[in-house]
Amino acid sequence: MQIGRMVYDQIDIVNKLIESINISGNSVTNSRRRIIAEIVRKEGLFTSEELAKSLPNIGRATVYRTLRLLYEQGSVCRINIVDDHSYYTLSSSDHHHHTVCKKCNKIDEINLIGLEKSIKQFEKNINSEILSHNLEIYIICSDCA
Amino acid sequence: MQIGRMVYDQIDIVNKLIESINISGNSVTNSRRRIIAEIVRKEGLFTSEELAKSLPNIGRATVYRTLRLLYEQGSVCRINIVDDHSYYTLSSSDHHHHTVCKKCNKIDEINLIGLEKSIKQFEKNINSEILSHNLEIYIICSDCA
DNA sequence: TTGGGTGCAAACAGTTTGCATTTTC
DNA sequence: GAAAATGCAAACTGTTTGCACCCAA
Repeated sequence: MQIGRMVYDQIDIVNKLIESINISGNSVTNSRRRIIAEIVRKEGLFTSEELAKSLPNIGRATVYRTLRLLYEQGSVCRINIVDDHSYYTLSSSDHHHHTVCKKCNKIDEINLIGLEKSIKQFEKNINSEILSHNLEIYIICSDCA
Repeated sequence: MQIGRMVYDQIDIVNKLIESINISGNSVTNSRRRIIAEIVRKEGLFTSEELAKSLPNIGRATVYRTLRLLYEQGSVCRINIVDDHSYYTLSSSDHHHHTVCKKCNKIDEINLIGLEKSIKQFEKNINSEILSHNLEIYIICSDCA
């Protein structure tokens, strides 16, 4: 069931993000609404550039500023993959890790349950609070092998 | 026991890296020798910029080109940390993971033994060869807490 | 109505490229 | 002597900033 190109639960996410901007004391502007809608529509990893390109009527600076705002609020998270781009995803989506094919650069999302346990264990051993973590596994994918 | 500021086993590493340039069919030049010596002297993570700065008489381009050569040869590896810089280390140094303090950006090397096991297990489950992996844990370090 | 947000253009940082000169093999 | 590497400067890419105008609260 869709409204335009957006399904109901996507609209919920959009509303939640807009609400969080409001709560944090920032203005809910038209540009921000549109940027958020676009992020939700993407449904996965995206780069700042891709986002900016799919919103040609919004200034690049505004896209970058909004992305930073969402990042600082924790609405969006950054993933670092060794190919000179920062990727973003919605924080609301489940936490997961990534495989990156060194040949074709295809990125897949995976879930290493064992890791979460190791990290919890590690947190007990050090005297610092863990905020988040980031794991990429570099592979040659089955298509490229 | 040191020669200049360099100990014997560092000299071995330098020679090994120079040799690998030779073997791969590239020329062993003076600039490359000096860049390699500097990398070995650094003994840990460094950025391209730091490296270039500590070798002011060598052109930036040469530093970047040599770093890329070493990376492509596998002599050096890139570590991605979400702070807008690419970090490098010698591949010969033990594999380890990193904690990054979100406040002061201090980076520490750690070793999550459990993770290595999870990754090995994961490799069995997927149909792809794992080349390497990258883990950063974001924390608030004890100094900043 | 006023302070934050926008959009443009200019600035910036890190990196790469073109090219004449130098070095290695 | 030919091919590869260097160093400079210019180009390029992704991102940020300054500033006049605009709009949400």
